[in-house]
Amino acid sequence: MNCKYITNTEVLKTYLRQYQEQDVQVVGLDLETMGEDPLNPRKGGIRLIQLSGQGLPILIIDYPRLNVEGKNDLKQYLESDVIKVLHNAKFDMEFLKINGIDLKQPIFDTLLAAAVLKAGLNPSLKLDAVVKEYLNYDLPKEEQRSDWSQEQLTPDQLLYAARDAWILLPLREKLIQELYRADLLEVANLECQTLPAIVEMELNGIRVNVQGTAVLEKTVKERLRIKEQELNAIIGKDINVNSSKQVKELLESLGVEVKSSKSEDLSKLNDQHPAIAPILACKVLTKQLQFAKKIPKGVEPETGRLYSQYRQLGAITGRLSCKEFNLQQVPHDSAFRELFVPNEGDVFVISDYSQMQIRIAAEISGDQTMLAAYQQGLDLHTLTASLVSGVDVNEVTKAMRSEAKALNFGMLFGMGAESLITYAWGSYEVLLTLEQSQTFIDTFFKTYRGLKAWQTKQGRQQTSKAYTLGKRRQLFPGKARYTQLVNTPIQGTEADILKTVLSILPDLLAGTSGKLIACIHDEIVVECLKDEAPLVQELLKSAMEISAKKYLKTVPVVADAHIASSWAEK
DNA sequence: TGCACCAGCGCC
DNA sequence: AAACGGCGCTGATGCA
Repeated sequence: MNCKYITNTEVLKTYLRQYQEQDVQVVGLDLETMGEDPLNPRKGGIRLIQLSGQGLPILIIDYPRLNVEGKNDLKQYLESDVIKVLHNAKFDMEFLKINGIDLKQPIFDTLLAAAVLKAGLNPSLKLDAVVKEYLNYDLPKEEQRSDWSQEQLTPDQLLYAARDAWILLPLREKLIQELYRADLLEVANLECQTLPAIVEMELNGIRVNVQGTAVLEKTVKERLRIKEQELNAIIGKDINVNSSKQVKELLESLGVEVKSSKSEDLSKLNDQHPAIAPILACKVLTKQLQFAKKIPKGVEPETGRLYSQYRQLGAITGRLSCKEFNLQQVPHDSAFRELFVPNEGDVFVISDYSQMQIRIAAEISGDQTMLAAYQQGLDLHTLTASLVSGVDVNEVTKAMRSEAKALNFGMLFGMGAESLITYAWGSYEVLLTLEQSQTFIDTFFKTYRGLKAWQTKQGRQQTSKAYTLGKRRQLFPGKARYTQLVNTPIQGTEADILKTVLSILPDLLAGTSGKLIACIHDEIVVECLKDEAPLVQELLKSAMEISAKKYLKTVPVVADAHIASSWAEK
């Protein structure tokens, strides 16, 4: 390994010229970061930038020592159309972006490539593990957590830094071969093109009304105190409603047979004892209190914003997952959502798909009834309600539509009669008998025969893998469950579509004040200047509809975009 | 005391 | 023949 440790702009220029002149325009890129929190791009800084190129010395650039000109030369090079190869590019892109370097496509992320290949198997995606798997090479990692802020870096540190960049080019070669063999190049490409959007969302964060959270916490606490007293008055003692053990023991001592301490089970026993209602209320309130306390905790005082981390292949299906702070599980209740607000003078543009998973199911299965319904612009929940109850579409009541909604989603998940009862009650407060549930299911599949045929076919396959319409492959360790085989292609196609939107959105918004704020599976939140809201609304809506049309050829797609002064507004 | 697990529940 | 999809977070529980 031929390495150059570079601390000076003139030397950098010389080598950078070699890089710019190389025949194959591919560069391995890696960063070492430092500071009080070297893993947080808003708190840490860049210490080293390492570059590797075919047949060229590896450059280990001591970034803080470059002068403005050197930093600018580096920026020019990294923003050029050379293929940048990184492992976990999101991390490096965020540090670079904060330092004024906006990494552009083409980007090849070896972590995402490995994740696409192994989707569902959940292997370690750390660089050393991926290198071991695909190149059978042991990459030492001892220096990873060493102190990168000290004046003099040790030879071991420099060697470590160089090696991480050096390995990226052979690793990319190998991964491309594997992706090609598995017909996953397109999916890997989509993942890499989604990166800038993820970087934007993580760096932008979302503004929180912190005073509002304090008020909410106080009111929830007070309500909880009252309900706890009420419960105490009935049972003569304090219990912890979060302890399933205590709840079960208490109710049994009061002569109530309980299946579990779950709210959905307890609520069915409401008439059996007066303690049950306050227990349920306390459960709801403790959960609310949990959120009210949690939301302000992560808000960074310097910016008043809450930052999340997205995992781009967080789910086997290809969906994003979100953590620390998990925006994807904020209660839908406006008391919570109204705490998330745009800056002064800005608004949110919020857009989501209408019934996306059912539309995808229609497309994938080719079910004639579903297709015809969507082509006529019908609402499928209403149609299902009408078909299972035998009344006209115009006669469908709200309650009937709720039943049908549970039925539609339940059937996408591959549920049986028993589970549908639980699901309908837990999610839609629809109480079904076993007989009703079974009748609903029978009628459902008599109506949607094409969907049934597709599900049966999916369930019969023995290979333990599934594919989305975007050709994303989902592997299951061992034998796949029926429910996974019928659901993952649908959920995964939804992810393909959303990622397609994310891959084009940063460029579409580039000429506007629009900033990508959040993505919640079938919903995208953008913040922009009030004046530009109608433009951004149109951009977002059309980006979503165009992207979906790439996958859904026979089903029309609708994205509903609206302008809002908080996340709560519909 | 710390850790691993799980029950339960928020979202789509 | 039947089949309970995908996440992350909290607090309780049980064990070392």
